[in-house]
Amino acid sequence: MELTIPNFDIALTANSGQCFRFQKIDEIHYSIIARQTHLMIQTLDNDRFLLDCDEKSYQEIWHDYFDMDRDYLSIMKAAPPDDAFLQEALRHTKGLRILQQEPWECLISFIISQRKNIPAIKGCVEALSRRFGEPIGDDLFAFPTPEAIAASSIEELNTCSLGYRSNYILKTARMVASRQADLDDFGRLSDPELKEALLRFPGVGIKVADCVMLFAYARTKAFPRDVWINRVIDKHYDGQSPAEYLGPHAGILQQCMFCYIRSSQYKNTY
DNA sequence: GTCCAGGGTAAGC
DNA sequence: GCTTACCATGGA
Repeated sequence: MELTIPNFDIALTANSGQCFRFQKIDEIHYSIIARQTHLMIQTLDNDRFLLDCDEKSYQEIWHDYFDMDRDYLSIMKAAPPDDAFLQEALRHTKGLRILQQEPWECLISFIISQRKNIPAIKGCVEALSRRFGEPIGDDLFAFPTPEAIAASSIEELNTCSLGYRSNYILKTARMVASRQADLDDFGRLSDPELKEALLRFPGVGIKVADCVMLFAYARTKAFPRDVWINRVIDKHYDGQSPAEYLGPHAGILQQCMFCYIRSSQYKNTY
């Protein structure tokens, strides 16, 4: 089906380090696997795209995944106008969207992310999917269920280059598979309650919890601080986190700054 | 070969 | 409460 997606830079979003199974095929085709489903997107022009799914699948999965109900233009307009670095970041990251990922996959992906770069994280997520996930097409595998990982072992998980994270992932999977923790119920919690609940998983600290809140539960105030954002805070905010003054969409603005400081366009002049 | 990566944990203070 | 050593692995 054909679809207009306003404010969507597909390359920028796919490489923004928020999701790890959004892959470039060629100049106009991108492949996504999410919620046990594969999607191919073809770029038609600036904001028009061709999705190889039907209306039902779009409404059930991809409408929310692409965060279609959010008005990004008004969020950018509401950003503090006198913040020179932020405004520069926003100019260079037009079209960046925050995807609404599945909590379980997002949780495991960001437990993996600690002390790894983005290509390495992608490799681990892909290896996990191939090893434990259900086949969903031609050489395509869904992200494994909590039950599939809970039924595995440290030794099997170690074949996915997870290092010391294998133990965290196995324990977390057992907590979810046993219903000791219900990730769907987490959606009803307030921001502080959700953060506290996420911090109970082994391998989840403040930063990973913030990533899951922002990228899976649409808590746009969550402001993940990784090594790159800490550099931004040191260089441009005098060591003080701007999270509070950036307001209810601080997390979205954070993602723009993250992408900008990592880009070749960043000149370190502000 | 060296440095770094979307950090977390536990021990020590 | 705040430091610090340590944790496995692969990419650059």
